[in-house]
Amino acid sequence: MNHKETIISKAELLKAIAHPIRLCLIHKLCELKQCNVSYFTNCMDASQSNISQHLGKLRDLGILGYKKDGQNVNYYIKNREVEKIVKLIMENENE
Amino acid sequence: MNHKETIISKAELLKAIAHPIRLCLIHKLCELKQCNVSYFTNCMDASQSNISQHLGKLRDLGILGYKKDGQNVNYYIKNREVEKIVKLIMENENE
DNA sequence: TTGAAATATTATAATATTCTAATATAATGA
DNA sequence: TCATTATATTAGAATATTATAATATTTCAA
Repeated sequence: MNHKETIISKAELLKAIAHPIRLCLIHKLCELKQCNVSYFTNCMDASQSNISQHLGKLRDLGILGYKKDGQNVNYYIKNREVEKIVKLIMENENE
Repeated sequence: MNHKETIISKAELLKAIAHPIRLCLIHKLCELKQCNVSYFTNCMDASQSNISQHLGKLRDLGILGYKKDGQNVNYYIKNREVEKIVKLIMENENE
C-alpha cells in the first residue's frame, strides 16, 4: 500500500469513528468488552433501528465483531487500532 | 461538559481529521512543523482552492494556526490532541 | 502603479450521510 | 402454533459534505 492509499484507508477508518453514536458504541465496548443491542438501545438516546444501522456499519468495516446468543447479539471490538484511537481521544474525559 | 457533550465534541474533532486531504495536511505538519500553502499545493493532488478550503476548515476549528510571511501563509498544528491521534494512526505506515 | 504570485472566498452541482418509519427475520416460551 | 422479544433491513426525505469553477484579496517587485 503506497502513501496515498494509506492516507485514504486511514481517513476511512477515522470517518467510521467520527459520529457521536458510533463513537459512543465503541467507547462503551472499550469498557465493557461486549454488549448486546438491547443494552445500547436502553442506554443511548437513539432508536433501535438507528443503533442497529450504526452497528451494522462498524461490523461491515470489520471494526466490530459479533456473536449470536439466542435472541441476543453480542458485539465486541475487533480492530485494535480503532480501540487505541478511541481510548486516546476519550482518555481525559473525567478531568 | 457532560458525557454526551464530550462524545459529540470528540466526534466532531475526529470528523475534521477524517478526510484524505485534511489527514494528509495534518500528517505533513506533524513532520515538518510548518508549511505554506504552495508547498501543499505542489505536493498534493488537489487544486489550490480545494486545499485552501480544507486548511480553512482546520483553521476555523482551531486545529491549525497560521502565520503570514509576506505573500506566504505558514500553517502549523495548534491542537496537540489532534497531532497525537494523527501520529498514532499513521505510525505504522512504513512497515 | 501595474502585473504577477500566493492565498482566500463564493456559489453551486454532485454526492454522501443521517434519521425515521415501516417492515422483515429469527429465536423463544406459552 | 402463536405471540413476543431481539435484531436487521429497506426506502426515502432531509441535511451535510465535497470538488470545481470563477473571482477576490493581498503582497511585492519591476
